[in-house]
Amino acid sequence: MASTTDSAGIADMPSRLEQLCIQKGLKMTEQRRVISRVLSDSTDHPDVEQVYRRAIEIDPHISIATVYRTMRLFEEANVIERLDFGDGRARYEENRDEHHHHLIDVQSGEVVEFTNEEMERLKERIADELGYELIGHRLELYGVRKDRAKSMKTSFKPQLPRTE
Amino acid sequence: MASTTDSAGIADMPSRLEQLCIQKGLKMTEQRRVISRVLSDSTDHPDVEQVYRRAIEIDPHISIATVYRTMRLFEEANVIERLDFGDGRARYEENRDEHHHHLIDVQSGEVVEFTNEEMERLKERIADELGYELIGHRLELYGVRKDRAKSMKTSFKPQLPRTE
DNA sequence: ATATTTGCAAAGACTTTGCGGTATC
DNA sequence: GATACCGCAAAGTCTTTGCAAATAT
Repeated sequence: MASTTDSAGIADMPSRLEQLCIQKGLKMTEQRRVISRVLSDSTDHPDVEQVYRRAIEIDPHISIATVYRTMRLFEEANVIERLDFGDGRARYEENRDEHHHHLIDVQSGEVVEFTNEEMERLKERIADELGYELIGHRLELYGVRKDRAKSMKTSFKPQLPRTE
Repeated sequence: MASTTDSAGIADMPSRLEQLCIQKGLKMTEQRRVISRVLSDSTDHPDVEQVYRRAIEIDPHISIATVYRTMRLFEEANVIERLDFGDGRARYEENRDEHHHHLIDVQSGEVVEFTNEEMERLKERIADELGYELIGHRLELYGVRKDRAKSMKTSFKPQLPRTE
């Protein structure tokens, strides 16, 4: 009943993200607290609209402009990461800086995270061989589950179904 | 003077892209011919605005709406590829389907193309191990030239200078 | 107490689209 | 000559921003 993951009684305990923000010296408004909580509680990769909708469920006193401003602030403070899955809008995830990539299921929109050390080394090596120091990268794989893959391999265009 | 790459005397010779379009049965208007030529002649990765500006230099009778429509058409016909370097707009390149990736110099905006077989195999293997059939992918590296790299490695945000 | 932040609504960047006229096959 | 295309301008989507009121440290 009183476990540490009980979400009912601890609504006022700071989320991991809020703690990070405090550490970084960000001024913590109610809106930022709520948005921090939403992001810390999310296991998916919500866009701004989704963060907004989840936030106003907790506290309706939040405008979408504030969500946009907060996402940018958090991103610049390096506590969240902005993702781009090829559809028009930005997606976000809490920065757990354990460096992973995404495989997007183009049929369901589901996102599978993965890490791969070989990939990390390879990227560094490629950049190095080209005479560059690697300071960033973006990698996404798009796939279909093997069990239901027929012959979609012809000229794929990343395009996700709209969810939620 | 009369070499095969002389661009003065062969203004009416179909560009590689135009030939491709004809092969695919696309109706070839003057606008599409001009845009094909612009894309075939480009060695960089222009956005729509740039394609538009280059096109109206050849023939002012082209609207930017047509450029947008044509880029989409060409992309769907798989004769060009749409790229996304993380700034807001789409970039394009002629589809030479020799499968390459891009390393973007974040200081100059310059784009270096590279291919890497090991990377190709690794991506397939990762997808496979996750139970997916790979049908698409996006990979970009962002870097600074080693000679002028100081200590930019802290929390990089892809952001290109506006060129042209 | 003061500098920041917020909400609102307007504007900005990029892209798409409806419609009447035009050109291609 | 029918169908598809084009130019224009309006609208759509995602995101940013100016300003006055509200809030955090």
